[in-house]
Amino acid sequence: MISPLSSKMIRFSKKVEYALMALKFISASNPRLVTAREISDKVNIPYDLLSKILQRLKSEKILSSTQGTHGGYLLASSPDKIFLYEIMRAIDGDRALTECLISGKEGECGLEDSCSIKSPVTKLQKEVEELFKSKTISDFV
Amino acid sequence: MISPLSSKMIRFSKKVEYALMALKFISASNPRLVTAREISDKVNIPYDLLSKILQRLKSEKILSSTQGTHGGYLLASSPDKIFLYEIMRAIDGDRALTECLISGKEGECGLEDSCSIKSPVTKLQKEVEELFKSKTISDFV
DNA sequence: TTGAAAGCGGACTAATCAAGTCCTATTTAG
DNA sequence: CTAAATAGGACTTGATTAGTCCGCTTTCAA
Repeated sequence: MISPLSSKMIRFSKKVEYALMALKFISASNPRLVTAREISDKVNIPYDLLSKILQRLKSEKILSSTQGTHGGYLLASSPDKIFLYEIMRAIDGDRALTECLISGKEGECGLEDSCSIKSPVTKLQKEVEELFKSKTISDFV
Repeated sequence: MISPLSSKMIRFSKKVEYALMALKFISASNPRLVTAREISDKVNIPYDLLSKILQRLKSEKILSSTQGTHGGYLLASSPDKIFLYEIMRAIDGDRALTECLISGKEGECGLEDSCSIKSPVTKLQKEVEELFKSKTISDFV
């Protein structure tokens, strides 16, 4: 929150952090409908930013929402069916250890064929993904 | 290299990418002394940047160097003893999934005790670290 | 039927950081 | 003593993240 000179790589974005905290809160409040305002207050996340995050999670079918006066959010499925990998993907988009491993962006490296580390990094990438696919919201309780 | 609008999180920094390529090159040239210039040319890495990286790897005892006219770099130990984790640490410094998991920066979050996800993220952090500790330069050949 | 409370969402700003550059030592072989 | 190499500080730039602002739509209830 205050954190000035942060560190490096292999980090959750703040958005993902916030998403995890919010999802945990929503999960814990189940089956009550929870508003962005409430989460923002209780968990101490900037309201506008949180709103965007929740909307994103909604549009990616991780949350369901109801609009209007007594609206709010609910988990769209049970906590043990919501995978960290999907959350990260929903919020930060496709990601990989290197640019060239993201599908659709393969041609942009310049090294490509001559790239000496592509194949081993691909393997590592898979392992990292597996790790994130193995975690669900219920692991964060 | 060209890569304009890149993606997100869970990425190697370019520096780490370059380090891996350079280390692989040096490893493959063993026991010949290799210069930064040669690596820069052959592997297509900006010379100045590469120099810094190699110097860093040297100061972290991953490489050994000799200065002067016929100077250059060598692996400081055998490829299977040089761990990815150490390389990343040498170049990007301490890193973790969240700010608050980096030792010495624990107090900067503002949530801290009330933080709802710290303990599960800590566990995940360990798993990621294990993954990076399990890889060595020899895996990148 | 209207106003307040909620979600929806685009556009913008500010701060941070990675990537890359530049410049000047220092070391050493020939 | 000069050229080729490592060593390393300081700086610039551009991209990306984090956060803000503003207006719209939906829904409920007085």
